[in-house]
Amino acid sequence: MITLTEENYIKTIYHLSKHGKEMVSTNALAEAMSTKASSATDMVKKLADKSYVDYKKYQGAILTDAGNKIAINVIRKHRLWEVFLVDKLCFSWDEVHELAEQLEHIKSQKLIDKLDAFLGYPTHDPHGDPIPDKHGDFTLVDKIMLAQAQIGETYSCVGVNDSSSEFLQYLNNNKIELGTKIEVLYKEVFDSSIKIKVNGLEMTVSNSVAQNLYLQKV
Amino acid sequence: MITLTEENYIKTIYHLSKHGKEMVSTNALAEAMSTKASSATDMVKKLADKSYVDYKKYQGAILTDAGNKIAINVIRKHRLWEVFLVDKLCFSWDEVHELAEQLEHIKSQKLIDKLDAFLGYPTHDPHGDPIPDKHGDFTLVDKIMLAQAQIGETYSCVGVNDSSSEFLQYLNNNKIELGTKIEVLYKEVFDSSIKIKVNGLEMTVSNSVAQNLYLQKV
DNA sequence: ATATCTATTTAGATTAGTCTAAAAATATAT
DNA sequence: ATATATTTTTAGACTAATCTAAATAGATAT
Repeated sequence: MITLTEENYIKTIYHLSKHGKEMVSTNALAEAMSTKASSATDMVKKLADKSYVDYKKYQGAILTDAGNKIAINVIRKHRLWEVFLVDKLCFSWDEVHELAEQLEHIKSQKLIDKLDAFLGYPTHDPHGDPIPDKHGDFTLVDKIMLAQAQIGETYSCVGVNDSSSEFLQYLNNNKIELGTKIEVLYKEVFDSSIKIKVNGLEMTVSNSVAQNLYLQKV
Repeated sequence: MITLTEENYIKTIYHLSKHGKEMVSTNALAEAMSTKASSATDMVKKLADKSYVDYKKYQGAILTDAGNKIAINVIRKHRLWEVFLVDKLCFSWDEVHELAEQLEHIKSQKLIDKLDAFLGYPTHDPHGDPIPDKHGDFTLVDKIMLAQAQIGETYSCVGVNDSSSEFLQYLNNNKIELGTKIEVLYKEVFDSSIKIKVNGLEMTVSNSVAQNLYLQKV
């Protein structure tokens, strides 16, 4: 049996390793889990004992196929619950992450499959992230960060990197949501801020914003 | 902060004390929690420290107002999730108890109020039990057990005592659900079994069944 | 009223997850 | 290449919830 804490560590290793392909250091893991490196080391050893990660002392950990499967299933649950909260219970996209962190640990394959059907088999969550299907398959959108966008081009907003409520509320305040069209007007060399046109209005966004907003060419 | 385990003990004390009005012995509590008496003693002491129960050594424990409020809120969440699972996700009434045991611990007042609204403010769960409103208020139906029913009278099924999937599946197999009309024909003195007429068909139910089916006069 | 039985509590140990502080390995700098 | 700094691991301790086994309180029976 897998514990809630183990599940959270596995999910975090998955995210830190860029979809399970890179080694994750215990320090990075501890940082992401808001805990101490010694705790992360202990947990990584435990996960290695259970064959969810491959772990080499001083080198870091990487998910095994079994660990990857668990991570993807937790992510599937997280994102389906987010769709439920937004589409059915009328939460706004900046409120659902913390709630989904709780709901993602409910154990029942049948529940999640029925929820999937009830929601109409959605392919993306409210932040534009893809939802793995019941076999764990999903396609990553071919997206770029606003910071990498070309001047003069027009893009469509397809996702966010940071899904903190602070960032999402910033986007709300500026009427930017998934599907919003963004024209890139000018990049300031000094502070890497970017002037864009959104909904017919010109505005300037900081580099932090530009690093966290994903776009796709239209 | 209240832990998941504490919440479960409080809920069980509530049920064992008949809506919070009787002392509960540590042995009864341990039995209901599938644990040992020593564990129940430890937990009851801890709950007393936190002022969720009043506890006298060798006498048992009873919920305080604060404990009662927590119990009722957990029950509200449990029953609302059961309605969601049956009404929206098409689970049958015998499948939802274990799932609701998990979902009832999700912490968010806003979530449960929005779920309540989404479900249309239901007053009863799929087993006929009343759902406390957001102030904790609910009315107990004036119900009797089939075992106490009068011969010759016709009743309507309004609830179950045992909501195990075994018992609910027995009812499914015999086409008995909430609202089903039941005419009481004869009580056997020898084994306390009861002959009833349901959906035009006569059948005999054991005393165990008669002790777990709640009826109301029509 | 005393012995016996049962219910309850206490004492001490165990596990999961965490922590601090110290030790060891690796990386960096001169 | 050696010293220094950083990262990672180890050792030992702590808390929550549990257990077993022993001790104690209360109930029951003669």
